[in-house]
Amino acid sequence: MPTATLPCRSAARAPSALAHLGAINVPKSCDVLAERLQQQILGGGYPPGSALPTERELVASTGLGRGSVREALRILEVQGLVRTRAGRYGGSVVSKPTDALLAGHISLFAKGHGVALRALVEARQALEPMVAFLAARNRSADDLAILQQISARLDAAAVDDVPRFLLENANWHSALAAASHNDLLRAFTASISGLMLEASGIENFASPNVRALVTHAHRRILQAIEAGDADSARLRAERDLQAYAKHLEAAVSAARRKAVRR
Amino acid sequence: MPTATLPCRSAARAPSALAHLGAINVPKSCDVLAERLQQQILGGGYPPGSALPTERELVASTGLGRGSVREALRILEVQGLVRTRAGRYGGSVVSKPTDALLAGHISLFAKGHGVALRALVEARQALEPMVAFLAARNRSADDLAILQQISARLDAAAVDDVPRFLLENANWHSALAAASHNDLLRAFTASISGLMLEASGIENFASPNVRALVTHAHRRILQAIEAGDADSARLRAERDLQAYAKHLEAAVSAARRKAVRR
DNA sequence: CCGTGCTTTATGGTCAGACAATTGACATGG
DNA sequence: CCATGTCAATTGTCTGACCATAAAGCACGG
Repeated sequence: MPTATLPCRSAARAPSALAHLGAINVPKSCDVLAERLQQQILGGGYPPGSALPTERELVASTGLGRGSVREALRILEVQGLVRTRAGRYGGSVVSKPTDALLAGHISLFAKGHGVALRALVEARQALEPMVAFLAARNRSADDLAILQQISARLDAAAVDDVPRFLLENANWHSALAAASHNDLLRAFTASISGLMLEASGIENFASPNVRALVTHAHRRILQAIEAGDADSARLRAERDLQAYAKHLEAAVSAARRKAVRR
Repeated sequence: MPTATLPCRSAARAPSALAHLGAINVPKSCDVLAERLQQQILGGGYPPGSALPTERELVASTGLGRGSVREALRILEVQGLVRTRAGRYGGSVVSKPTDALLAGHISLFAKGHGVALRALVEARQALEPMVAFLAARNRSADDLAILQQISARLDAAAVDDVPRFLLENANWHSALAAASHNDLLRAFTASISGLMLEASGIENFASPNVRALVTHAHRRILQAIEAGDADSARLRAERDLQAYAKHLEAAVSAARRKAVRR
């Protein structure tokens, strides 16, 4: 049977018009199910808080095995679209991805790519001026109160409690971003704050000088935000971050000289 | 039996020193395995490109069932840490999260939270000036060539091919971010470009005026980057985006008036 | 000598069934 | 009224089996 097909095949292999089919992709069943559920969720078919069908209902309605259904639900869980609970009246409930979840994915990306501390600072330099600007314009009274509380704790810890200082510093940046009332900027900023908090534990970059610089800078920005002076808040964030970046670069190069001398 | 325990129990229920145990969390087996594998990967135990043990090896070494092992691997896959292939000599290979994957998670976050177009523009306003600054400083010859190519295609499409224009516009922003040589800013920018591309398909915001504005702005920024003038690139990006934001706000309020009149 | 197609085989992909663990509602009893 | 036990539905987990896939190796024929 296959003897006569040889010339036909070699002809078909020529780079003819039909050659550009691209790499054909065979999706897994759980991926298909996950994508369809995702579309239904995003399309409003399952608003946040509503319950998805149970696993066995999905098994019945899709014809797939329970393992595949579970893997699909697990995908949605990692994407932050559902939360699953065991027990009677349990099941999968639609939810919105949290800041922490997105921060986790951003953190994995950064760690996987070996993003340098310098790149984090650059990202903060990009985000924070706009965040400060928006915070001054959009802050609520609650936002301001929280920011003032954190600022007070930051000042108190700046004297001698370095770990506490670093933690409150991260909180300060996150609270500022929350006051901007821009969900995307808030999530980005929170991720970067978390990454820098982790990094500062290793790099040990928090001399008394830097701590004084930071508390002073934050106080100045907070004042502008209290006054509702958006342009001033933006400018101050810009300048303070530039100063901070310079300090950091100096500290890094100093550490490098020290390492070379060894 | 339980009769005598009543006073004892009520005493134990008082808010005493042992009351603060917090909500106890029973992790699922696949979550535990996923986390441990994640730590090994990030810790360097499995460098990118290396192969994880096969599913059945993991079953043998962990004592878990194959379903749990598969769910753990699926988690890692959604996180972008492994890629899995079927067939002999297949299995799970460690990889780095791609820009597209992170963009997908950011997109889910944005859609889930109903992030407004205005918020996207604000995020771009935050990122792009710094991106342009860094691109002018760090661009390679290849980066510049790609940017010039896209710019040419953008100009060509600006006349009458609106979909092509929008696509090349998104490409332009992504290429600019790539030239900055900051992985985080690149991924953020690519996500936002993708989201705005999607949004512009719906909002239909690309009048001939705006297209001319955009091409002109991009040309000016590109010139600064060619010259290696970082400060100028930053300033131009800042001003152009402000103009763009104003145009957009005008268009949005016009559309709102139109909707009210109906 | 090549190359072409078949076989081999280790691997992921999928399903079915069973049981354990969990958890909220409900009934029961003091 | 409150504590307690019971129940039922649901997720969590394991086992075992079989299918689909894909790369290596081999046999055959040019």
